[in-house]
Amino acid sequence: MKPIKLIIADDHELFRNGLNELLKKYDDVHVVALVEDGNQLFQELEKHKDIAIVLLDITMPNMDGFQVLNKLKNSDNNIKPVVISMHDEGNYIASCAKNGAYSYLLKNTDQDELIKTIRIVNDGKKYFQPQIAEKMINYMSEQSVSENILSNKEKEVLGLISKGLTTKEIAKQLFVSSRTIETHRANIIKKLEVKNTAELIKKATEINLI
Amino acid sequence: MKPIKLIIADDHELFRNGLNELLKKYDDVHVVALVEDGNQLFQELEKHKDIAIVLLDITMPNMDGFQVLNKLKNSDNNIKPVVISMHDEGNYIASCAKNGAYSYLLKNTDQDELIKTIRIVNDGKKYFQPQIAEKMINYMSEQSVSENILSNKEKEVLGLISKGLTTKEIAKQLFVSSRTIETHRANIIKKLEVKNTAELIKKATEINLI
DNA sequence: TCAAAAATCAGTATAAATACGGATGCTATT
DNA sequence: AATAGCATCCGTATTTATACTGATTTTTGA
Repeated sequence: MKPIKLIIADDHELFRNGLNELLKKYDDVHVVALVEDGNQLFQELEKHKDIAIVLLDITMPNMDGFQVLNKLKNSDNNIKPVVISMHDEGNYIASCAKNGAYSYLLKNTDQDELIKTIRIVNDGKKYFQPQIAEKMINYMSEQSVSENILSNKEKEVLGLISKGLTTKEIAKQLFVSSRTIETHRANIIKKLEVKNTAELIKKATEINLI
Repeated sequence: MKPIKLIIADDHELFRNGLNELLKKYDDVHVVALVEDGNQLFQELEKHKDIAIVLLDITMPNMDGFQVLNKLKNSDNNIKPVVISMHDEGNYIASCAKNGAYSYLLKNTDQDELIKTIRIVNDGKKYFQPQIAEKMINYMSEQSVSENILSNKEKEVLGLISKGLTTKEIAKQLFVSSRTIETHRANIIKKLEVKNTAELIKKATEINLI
């Protein structure tokens, strides 16, 4: 039986090397390369055409995990990305799933789950742990709505509000009447279901609108 | 020569075990125990009285790294804590240094730096990499001002403002006059050097005040 | 214990935000 | 062609927030 060839992509050297050491215990897994960002990953993927799995961190310099997922999705290959992240937030998980991740593991996962996931994914099946899937579903049903709800102009106004500009100043800067900005502000507040500007800014930062 | 006895405290099992594997290469280092939070750490420290170094993560459940540093500082021992964190923010670094950390490493440090640090710290010397020390200094001169500048009452009011409550509502809730809350709000705005409530909430979230 | 900081309250005035109401031209989708 | 959403604008009125100056009591820390 051929070993499962995989590459580890993580900008934390200690984690990367540590994971490598851990995986040496398993005969059916062969770590082909260790890289610290997406660019290096694709260089390695050029060299090795038989990679089955990429263990992928999200937060990396240069080309991060999201970009890697996107590029993998839009190219012809059968590499199965497994995200290993420390963020258990719904938006991270959902974004990864949407962009083709075969699994999403937290860095506090135990070794058994890791090797189990690698083996399942290697068979071409996606595998998300129940608690991860739940976070994703919760996110889908709540947050994603408000992310796409604002028009471009409204997002622009929101950004200026958060910089401390008043309605009048924003109107001047955007060459429109104050009334227009007031309407925008009112619409934004209504859409995000908040009471006033203070709560608006808080909610907007929470859902990464600004 | 006796090996350097150390304990690894990190809630991420993969990282913890990986680090353990890495350190097995070095004959002068002996990993006595792996723990996932501060409580377990102190249980182990009870059992082993000759621990020289603790490799300590900041973000852990139950008892986190900061609490561990504090407890170690206030007890009689010569355990030298080395923080290994993924946050390269000045406030984290400064807090650790202030609470007795002998070093502060990032998780993307290479193995050579890690073992070098362990050996230096084992000799009783503190060691902070130049870029870490620089971050800390920058923080000292800038951020710490705004972090510690708010009084408890002001922080409480700030929290309520961010929930969308008006001055009047806050006053009612805290059983004081609206004037008081207005003064608080004005003082908070002045202290954080922002123009209005919108910018205030943004800055407050940026520096993790709310 | 003495000084500094924090928490409390006040007057007056202006600026800004919010809540109602309503309107028009434009664009994209059905 | 019609509907819906978006961006733009307006009036009136009320509520909130901000600016300025000033004060007292309590708490805290050196």
